[in-house]
Amino acid sequence: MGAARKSVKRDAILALLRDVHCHPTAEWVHGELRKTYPNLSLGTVYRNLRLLADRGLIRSVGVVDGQERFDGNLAAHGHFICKNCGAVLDVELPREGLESLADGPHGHVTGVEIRMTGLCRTCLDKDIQP
Amino acid sequence: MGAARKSVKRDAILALLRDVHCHPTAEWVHGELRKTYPNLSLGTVYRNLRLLADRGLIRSVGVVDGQERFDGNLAAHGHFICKNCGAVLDVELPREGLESLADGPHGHVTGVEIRMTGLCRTCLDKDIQP
DNA sequence: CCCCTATCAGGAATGATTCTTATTTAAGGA
DNA sequence: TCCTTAAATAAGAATCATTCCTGATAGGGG
Repeated sequence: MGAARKSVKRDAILALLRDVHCHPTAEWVHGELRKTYPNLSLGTVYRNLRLLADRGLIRSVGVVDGQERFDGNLAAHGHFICKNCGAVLDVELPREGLESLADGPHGHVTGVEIRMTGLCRTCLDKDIQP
Repeated sequence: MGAARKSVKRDAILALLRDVHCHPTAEWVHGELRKTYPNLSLGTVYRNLRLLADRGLIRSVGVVDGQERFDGNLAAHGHFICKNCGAVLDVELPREGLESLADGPHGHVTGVEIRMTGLCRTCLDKDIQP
């Protein structure tokens, strides 16, 4: 028993997450992979995104505008989230201080997520800052 | 026109968030304040939590187990979220390095949120680490 | 070749959040 | 104090991302 079986769909989802530079939603992944697998169901995408995230092969960026965003890039980095358009951008993090966050007195830390919110450059150019 | 009107319910919600040490959901706030205001509606809680967060009087910790968590403590601190029981704990942050995160090349940063995930001490004592 | 189990599609169900509507209430001026 | 107006509210309906359920299919070990 034990480990999961090989799964074409799951491998495709993981490969897509790794290839892509953005931070997709389940629905986006579904729409994208439907081009290759026309009968891919949305439920399968949700199930596998959850499964991959639980295994640590991808990670969740959190919920933005009501939809969960995922990231196939496991390297240490933070995220900038635009409050106006919902864009998610990668942010380089200084090496310093990161290790100091990695373990606390509260329990066993497995992940550190740093997210910044604000207005992205594109929205700054269009809108008056709300 | 102009600024918002005084609101007994909203003031109560803000006061509760400030008094409490935990990181409540809308539903918890509703249940708690219903003891004082039996006809407080859940919609009112949602609307005012959103409004208070938009004004920066409280802040959102993000969605944990499908429900948004709020925080009345505006002082700079991070959060530790237990993957097992969903507990949210405050985490002291080192002053160093925080300012270096405060502004990036991606736009105008208004907030920095640092969240750590893992297993809290209570769950570590009970469960084998999954 | 036969089970056992994982995967999958399709569709129904769930549940947090938001929206709508009618009603109430606060605040400022007459 | 009374009136006017717009914000605030309650109640319940509506939305919509996510999960759950069911039946079907297929892979791998024995």
